[in-house]
Amino acid sequence: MQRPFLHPALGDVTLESVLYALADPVRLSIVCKLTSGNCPMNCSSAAPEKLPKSTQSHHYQVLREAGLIRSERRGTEVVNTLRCAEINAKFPGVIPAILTAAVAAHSSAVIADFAFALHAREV
Amino acid sequence: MQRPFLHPALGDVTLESVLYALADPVRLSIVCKLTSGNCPMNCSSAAPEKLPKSTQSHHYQVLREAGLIRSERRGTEVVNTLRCAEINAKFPGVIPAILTAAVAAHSSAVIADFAFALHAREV
DNA sequence: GCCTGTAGTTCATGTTGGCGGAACTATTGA
DNA sequence: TCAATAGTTCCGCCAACATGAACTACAGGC
Repeated sequence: MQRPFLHPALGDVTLESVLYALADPVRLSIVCKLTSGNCPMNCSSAAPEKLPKSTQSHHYQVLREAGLIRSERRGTEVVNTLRCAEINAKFPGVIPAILTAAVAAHSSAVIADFAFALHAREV
Repeated sequence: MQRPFLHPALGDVTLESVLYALADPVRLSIVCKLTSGNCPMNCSSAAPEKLPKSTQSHHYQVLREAGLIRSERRGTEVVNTLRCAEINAKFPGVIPAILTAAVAAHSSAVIADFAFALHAREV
């Protein structure tokens, strides 16, 4: 856990990598959860239950390298925050449209309350 | 070339598969080209040059199975049309936002004139 | 300090999936 | 009938993904 996290600069974030990161149901649910959570969350609480830790770690790495989340170490934990505002500045409307569609498509309880968060705040 | 093309019903189209299909730069450029072309195009004219035919065929298959395009045989050719209207009905705003971002991101000549088409017509 | 628990990462491995060359099919036109 | 055109299918190679096992790092109690 020594080596620092690498976050791409906004200029290096590509639309393709963002779409690729969100094309996986696990990663999409993580992003939805982070959005609805409204505050930084550690890895295991934002990921689906029963997912092996190594797989979680892999998914967070993909999200991080795509520029979608920012990760920081807090003691033994890693807290993750969305970089929605930045991404939205570069690709206007893409993230909100995808997350709204995700909410509509899967009406799971987990994602459901995200709808309120989406309309309450600007994503 | 005997077997018919399989197009998923709108109900079977998932957000993940749409995002996955658009996460590839080749497929994204094909969709942009089809949008700017404004009319059905055969496979080779919508795909980037110098791409092996087998790879083209693969990419069209992915787009077709994701529900993004509809393919029909016309003699020796296969003409492809976008299913944007249908997808947009199911996932409102997703496709326009992605295509707009794609145009802004890559300002290639090929995709450039898509911007006019986008604003001239409703996507 | 030392042990234990917690939170993630890294490594190694089996499995899956994409790319592309070669061969094939179907249609058109001479 | 022959050649050209437009794609598809088959197959091998390589890269990527998921996951179990081992490891690292920090926090708290003794």
